[in-house]
Amino acid sequence: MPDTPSTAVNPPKQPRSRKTLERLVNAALELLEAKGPDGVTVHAVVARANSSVGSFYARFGGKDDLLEYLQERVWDEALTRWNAAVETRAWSDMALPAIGEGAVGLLIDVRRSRVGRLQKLDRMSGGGNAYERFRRHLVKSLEGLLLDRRTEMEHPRPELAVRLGLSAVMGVIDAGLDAPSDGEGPLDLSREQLVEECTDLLLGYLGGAEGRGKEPVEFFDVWG
Amino acid sequence: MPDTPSTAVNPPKQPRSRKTLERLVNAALELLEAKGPDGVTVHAVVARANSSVGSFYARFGGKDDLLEYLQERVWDEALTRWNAAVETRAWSDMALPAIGEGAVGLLIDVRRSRVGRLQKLDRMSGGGNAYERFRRHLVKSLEGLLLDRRTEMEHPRPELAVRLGLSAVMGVIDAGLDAPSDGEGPLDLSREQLVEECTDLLLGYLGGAEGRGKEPVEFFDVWG
DNA sequence: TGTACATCAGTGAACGCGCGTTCACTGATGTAC
DNA sequence: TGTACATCAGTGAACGCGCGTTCACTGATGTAC
Repeated sequence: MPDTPSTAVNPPKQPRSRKTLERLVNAALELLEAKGPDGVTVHAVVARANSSVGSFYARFGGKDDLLEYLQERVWDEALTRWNAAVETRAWSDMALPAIGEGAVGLLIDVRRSRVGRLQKLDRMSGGGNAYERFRRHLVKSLEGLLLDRRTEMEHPRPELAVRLGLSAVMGVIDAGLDAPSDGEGPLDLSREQLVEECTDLLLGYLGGAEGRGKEPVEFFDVWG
Repeated sequence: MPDTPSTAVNPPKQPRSRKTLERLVNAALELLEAKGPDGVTVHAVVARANSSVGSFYARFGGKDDLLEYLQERVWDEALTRWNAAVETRAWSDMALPAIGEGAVGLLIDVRRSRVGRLQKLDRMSGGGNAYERFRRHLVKSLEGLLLDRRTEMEHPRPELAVRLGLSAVMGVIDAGLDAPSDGEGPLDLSREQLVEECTDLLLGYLGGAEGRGKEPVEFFDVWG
């Protein structure tokens, strides 16, 4: 999928090396998933990709370049899917409560599917902050949608409230998904329950819950 | 301060080696702070402590034991201070809004002072989860206090609401402190503003904000 | 008080292992004439 | 079509560095008589 040129990779000039590059990248991501950041060594990557160290260094100037390239790939993919998911829905037709519920649903889904990989990638390269940047992007793209309905909010500072409210929702989602069934009380919520609680929380804080309907909203699953 | 025996350390038997151990531990924590997890090598630690590798291995069976010992120390200290801070206040005299505000204040302060170190320690030892465990301890100890006022809550499931509400507050605190002045809008809040917004959020969700007074609460600063 | 001995504490050179990286070499693909 | 050549792609042994760890040794402290 990536025709994106990257400074991190020496571009392949034959289909053969193109495939090798693909195998290397996939192997690295699989190792990251299976063994964590420390499991991604050059030797392990080339072994899993049925390649060789020489081939690796024909593509990448060094391990750092691989990391940079992975960051780009994962980041671009997450961003593309997020934007697609956001644009799928007709926000301008919605009132504040529906927008709130939609935003919460998107955050839950993206958290479930994309965030772990970014976090691990960050941990691999020391100064990585892609996870934090991605979170901020999420907030920013939802901010605009919510603020279009600022007149429906009672909070005196809608900009502040939207940002803090979305951060709050993320905190709930993290807690609700990190500890699914930990023997401590009723924390394993269904997606629907989680959506409902988060939406109540958000709208209650923004101050615009009065007109909240009860029909659940359907989602396209764009997260593979 | 620690008379706590630990399986991780070979107990010193003379004051001299006792001091050496202390220097080693402090050096390790300083390096963690200054250079991050990767900066904490055995050689770097003993150099900074004006000690030697031999002395190190006289105390610890290996680097893992140092990590384990650090975890214990940091964890115990954080826990002690947290418990002291919680017990300082007369919760049983407070109504729900005051308890909520107090809880929020405690979370902000502990986050400011103690959480970073735990996070870095986790990152150092691969499977570390002290940070998450600590967060859960915080929630649990505040849960009880808030649930003593469950009759003042309107939320139909107080146990669930308290837990999610506290997680939400933590999300806000994380966001509010991680990106203090990032050129994007009014996110650099004073402690007082942050307390107020978080308290509003929490009480609004629990459903018990009606009786909320306006006198700010004073804190003992037990966080050094 | 002095001497002998045992244990505790400290030192730093040296070792081995895993990792990232290099390099001399072989094979595949494409182009010129 | 065949041959010569250049470039791309791939291989894996070998190297060097940093790290955790070991070990033979010296010095300090405490105890017995």
